[in-house]
Amino acid sequence: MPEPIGDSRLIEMPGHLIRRLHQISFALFLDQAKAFGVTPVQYAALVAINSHAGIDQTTLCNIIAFDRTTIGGVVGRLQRKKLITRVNGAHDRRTKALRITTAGRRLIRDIEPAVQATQRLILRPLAPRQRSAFTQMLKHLVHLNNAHSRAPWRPKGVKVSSLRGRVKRGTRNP
Amino acid sequence: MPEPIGDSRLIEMPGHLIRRLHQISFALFLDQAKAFGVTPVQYAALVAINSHAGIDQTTLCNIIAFDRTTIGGVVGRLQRKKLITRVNGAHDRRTKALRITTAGRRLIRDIEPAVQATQRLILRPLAPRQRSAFTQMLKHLVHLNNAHSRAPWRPKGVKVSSLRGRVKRGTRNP
DNA sequence: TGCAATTCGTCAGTATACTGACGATTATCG
DNA sequence: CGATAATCGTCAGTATACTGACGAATTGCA
Repeated sequence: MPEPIGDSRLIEMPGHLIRRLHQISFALFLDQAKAFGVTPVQYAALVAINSHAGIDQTTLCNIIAFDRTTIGGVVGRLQRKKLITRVNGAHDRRTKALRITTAGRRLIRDIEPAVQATQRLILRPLAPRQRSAFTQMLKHLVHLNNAHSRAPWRPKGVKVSSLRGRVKRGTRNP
Repeated sequence: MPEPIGDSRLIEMPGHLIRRLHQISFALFLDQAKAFGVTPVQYAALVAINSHAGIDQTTLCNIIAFDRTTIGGVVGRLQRKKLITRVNGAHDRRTKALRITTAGRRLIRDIEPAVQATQRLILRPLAPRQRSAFTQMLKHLVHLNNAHSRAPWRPKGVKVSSLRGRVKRGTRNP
């Protein structure tokens, strides 16, 4: 019979530490970028929209690994702040075409130092040589575990149907 | 004038990668533990309550670095599933005393293989020697950045008033 | 070409996380 | 002891994330 788990072992588990680091990273971004009134998620969406004029919401999700049902609220808030426009797609009338505005481009330019400072603050506790090693391992973990979230990164043109049945996920609490 | 940021640089930022790894880690837990109907957060709370019989909600938050306004819902759901009991505190009538039930203890025991499997799956893309290095760096980052979230870990007995003014945080979107 | 399969955006429902605030209660100190 | 400060749990409001499902539109195939 194994020893029942105690909280000292719990708080050293990768899953628990990742949850906490996510909270810290999010809070550091809000703090550094508080003058701009956007969240890390909104910033990521804005950058991707800037790089792909006229992109639709689902393709945007595939680029930055968002969930399809979450993105609606995110781009809605960006639209409310007049950082992007959202119009019905010309070719495919199911889609919405997203475009950055002048104010959005200005925000991306002006917020850049705060974004860079946030990344530095996240990694600051590590020795300089460990920082890039850690980031490389993060990339590796995210890339190789890609399929294990509802919002996997997908290269352009990959259809959902071709991925079906590859990954099974559990359900939420009933 | 610096080059405006593109999405290729964005998706290599530690903050973005940490968000994705958090989502992956959460999804892996739900998948591995789907037979038990608890989330990683509920599991962490249950383990801490098991280790500290009669603990109050705020102390629980300090141990597992939860937010005080979030824990109410978490323990409410644990109570609804009959995994813990929640009664008014005997000494301090402001508090609620949390205790694990027999069903809760059984769940902690039975879910253990799934929890261990989740941790292995998270780190599986790394070479064996890199796994402990990554976990050590996670611990370092979380420990040293502790004060930068609303829910910092606090050793027993440290009062909020003694921390006041140490960290300033930004506000949410208006 | 016409119909079935697929995809897009969205909805209701649930869970986590945080801001700012509040009443109730307890601790502290003059 | 009594006034003030601090703490506990909670509330309303907002944001992110996911499940399962849906109508509208498009695609693919017989």
